[in-house]
Amino acid sequence: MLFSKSFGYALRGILYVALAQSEGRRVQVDEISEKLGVPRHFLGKILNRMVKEGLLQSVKGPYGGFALAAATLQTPLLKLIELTDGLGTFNNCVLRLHACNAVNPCPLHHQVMDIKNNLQHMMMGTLVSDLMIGDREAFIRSIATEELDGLLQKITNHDEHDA
Amino acid sequence: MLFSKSFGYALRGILYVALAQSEGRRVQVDEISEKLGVPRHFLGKILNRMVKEGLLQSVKGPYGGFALAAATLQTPLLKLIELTDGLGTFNNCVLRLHACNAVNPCPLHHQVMDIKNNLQHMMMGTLVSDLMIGDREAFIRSIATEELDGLLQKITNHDEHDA
DNA sequence: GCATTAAAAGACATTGACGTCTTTTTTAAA
DNA sequence: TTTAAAAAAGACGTCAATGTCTTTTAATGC
Ligand code: FES
Ligand code: FES
Repeated sequence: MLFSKSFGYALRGILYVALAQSEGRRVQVDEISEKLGVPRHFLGKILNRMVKEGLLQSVKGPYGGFALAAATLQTPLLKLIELTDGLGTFNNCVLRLHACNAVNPCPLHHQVMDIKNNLQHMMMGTLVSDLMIGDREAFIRSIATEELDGLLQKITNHDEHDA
Repeated sequence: MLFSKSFGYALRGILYVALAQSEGRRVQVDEISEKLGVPRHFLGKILNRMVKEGLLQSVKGPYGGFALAAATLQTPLLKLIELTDGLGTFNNCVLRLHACNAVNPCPLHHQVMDIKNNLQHMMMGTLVSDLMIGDREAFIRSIATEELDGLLQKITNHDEHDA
């Protein structure tokens, strides 16, 4: 597993907020967790962290919820990784022996170096906005939990049948 | 973290056994764990697993210990990953949404696909024997825990001073 | 057989990732 | 000012990865 579940939740949450923003509205954790199939309170804490780090805005009280911050869409995914998983994947030796370095390389260093660098550069170069593609429905489905996704499809088919 | 600690222990353990083998001797878990700075019993269980899977041989009793099996040196690292971490890293979506596939891709799929494939192919193509390079001392140091490594250096320097 | 050695097995402990529930704080509307 | 809504905070729970300890099994030499 390249990234933690928390990273996945953070990214999907932010993308959902961005989608709602594009429709001109704020969203609550309840809606996000329900639509994406992600644990309510756990997601809350993660979004929380994002607010503290300036990647999201939040408003308490009625008509409150989460909204994008100024920098959100231009944020590289590496920043998200840093906030959720830390940078150990990129900075440490894959065998966890020490800080990764070519001077005192582990037996796997030369084999993984390029791959690790590619991953890091990709994550540096990819912005949140780069991931917002496709139409609304397809996009939501692409960030929803599989079972939920299947469920939504079934419901949709059922509705079509009824209609 | 690309791989688990268990994978690291497995690989380093096997490499140490291979090194001892090249000197014509068997090794006990005690020696391996001590020389590499790895937890004794935890390593034992992992080597155990390797024996069951045919990647190592073991002999109980006096003069016993671990030795290479016929296939050990020709084993691809992917096999080791499979035994320790499983293949989820390669087969599953990085966002853990479902099995990774291009038909129903997550927002990150296109960005990570090549990297995941590169990693998998490298692990398939790299054999245990490919990692056995350099002279004995340097090799041992390259698979030993950092602190232990530093400690050994200090002792060595101290000895030289004494001599 | 008996003592010794070392792996194998298994019970138990620790830690961090992940998840749930409750209480507190802040905000807006009536 | 009261009420309700929603985030924030924090206590608590669960589970898998990691690690320790003890007991059992098997092999060897005498
Ligand atoms: S030193 Fe191990 S990956 Fe670079
Ligand atoms: S579908 Fe997510 S990585 Fe391929």
